[in-house]
Amino acid sequence: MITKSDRTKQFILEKVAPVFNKNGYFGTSMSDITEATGLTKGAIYGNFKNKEDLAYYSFYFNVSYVMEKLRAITEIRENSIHQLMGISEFYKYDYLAKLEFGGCPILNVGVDANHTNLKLHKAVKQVIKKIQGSIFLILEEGIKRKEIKPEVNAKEFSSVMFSLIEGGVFMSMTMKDNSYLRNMMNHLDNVIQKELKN
Amino acid sequence: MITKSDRTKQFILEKVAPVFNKNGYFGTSMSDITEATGLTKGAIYGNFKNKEDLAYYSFYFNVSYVMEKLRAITEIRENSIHQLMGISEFYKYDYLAKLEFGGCPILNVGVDANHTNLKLHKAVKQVIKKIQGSIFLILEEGIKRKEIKPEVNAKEFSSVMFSLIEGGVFMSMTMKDNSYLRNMMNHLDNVIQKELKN
DNA sequence: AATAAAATATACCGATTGGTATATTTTGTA
DNA sequence: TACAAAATATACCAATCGGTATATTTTATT
Repeated sequence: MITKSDRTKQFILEKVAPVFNKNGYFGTSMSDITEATGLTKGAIYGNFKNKEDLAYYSFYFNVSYVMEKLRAITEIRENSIHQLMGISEFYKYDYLAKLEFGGCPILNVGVDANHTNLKLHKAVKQVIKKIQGSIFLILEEGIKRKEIKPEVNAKEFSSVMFSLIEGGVFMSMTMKDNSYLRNMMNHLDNVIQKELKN
Repeated sequence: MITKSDRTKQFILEKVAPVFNKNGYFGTSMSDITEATGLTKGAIYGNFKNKEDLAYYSFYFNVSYVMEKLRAITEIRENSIHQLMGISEFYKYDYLAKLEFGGCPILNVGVDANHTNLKLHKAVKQVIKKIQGSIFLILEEGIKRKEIKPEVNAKEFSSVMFSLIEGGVFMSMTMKDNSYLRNMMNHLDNVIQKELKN
């Protein structure tokens, strides 16, 4: 059964997650949080253990959008090349529109939490492993199905592909210029066609 | 003439710049700063206007190392391909050893200051423009000297090359795994050889 | 409608924040 | 070595920090 508390928790995350994504952990204060939600500390601390807990769930709230999109993209297509191109397409078109939301939570929390918050840093690492793992599986399946050249190093390519995405996102976010991410995804498309495709 | 104040300013930056680089602007407190330097607030505020000012100069202190290295690399070589490969080499070997220092200040401040500190954010953008501009010039010169294919889009390639670097740095920093940046620089080398070289 | 439980608001806590006025020490110069 | 100036230390400020105990309100059940 869905309780009032469940709905409030969700409401708080909706309001607070973008704030954490933009301002980071230390850059977000409890007053920012009460302000963003219109609720008081009593309500916040009634639903979340503490600030760290709230930041933790905010990160997963933020990241869930991308995870779901990627899952849908890879599910809908059967050809591995199309799956990879679909991911590129997502970042090239859909994702840029979402940047107002505060950018990539993986990038933001990855940098923000690196030397300051072990729990958040572990969470980011786990998410990266998961996404990179999905790309790796697409590649391995593609090789099996002869869609991808057999000599391709799937581990290495998944590493490069994810790094390409985050590099483009970082540059576009920082420079407030979509062309960086677009250029990177065009570059990725080119690599997929020339180096990967059988 | 070099005053006592100049030396103290430099000393403070040496001690404080890595702290800002690791913990970010809000993650670094004035007590962190007095602790890192062994000086008191009186000394700090006697040499820097405020915390923002200190963070600002810390960023340039951090970034100056990379800027100087890149300048030296491009100065020592005359062939454009060698210059680009030199940059890749620097990130592949020298830079990884420096990551204990807190990682790339451009990446860190780029993410950290994006929605929270306009002055720092502007500073990062300026530095990115400068470095990307240097790469752009290398490419244009290379095309002129027929070392690089004439159809190469210098603007686009400089954008991709810098994004590649930052993407690799981010992933290696976050995952505490040098192979990400190494893979990215190997990828860059490959692109230079296959797509760029005349 | 009465009531117990769950959820939220209020009022407060000690600690720490960035910053400053002033006292003290260190420095370079005569 | 006396002295002025520069540099640093001390002691303090109001404001805000994250967090909590308790009072009040809202919710769901009978």
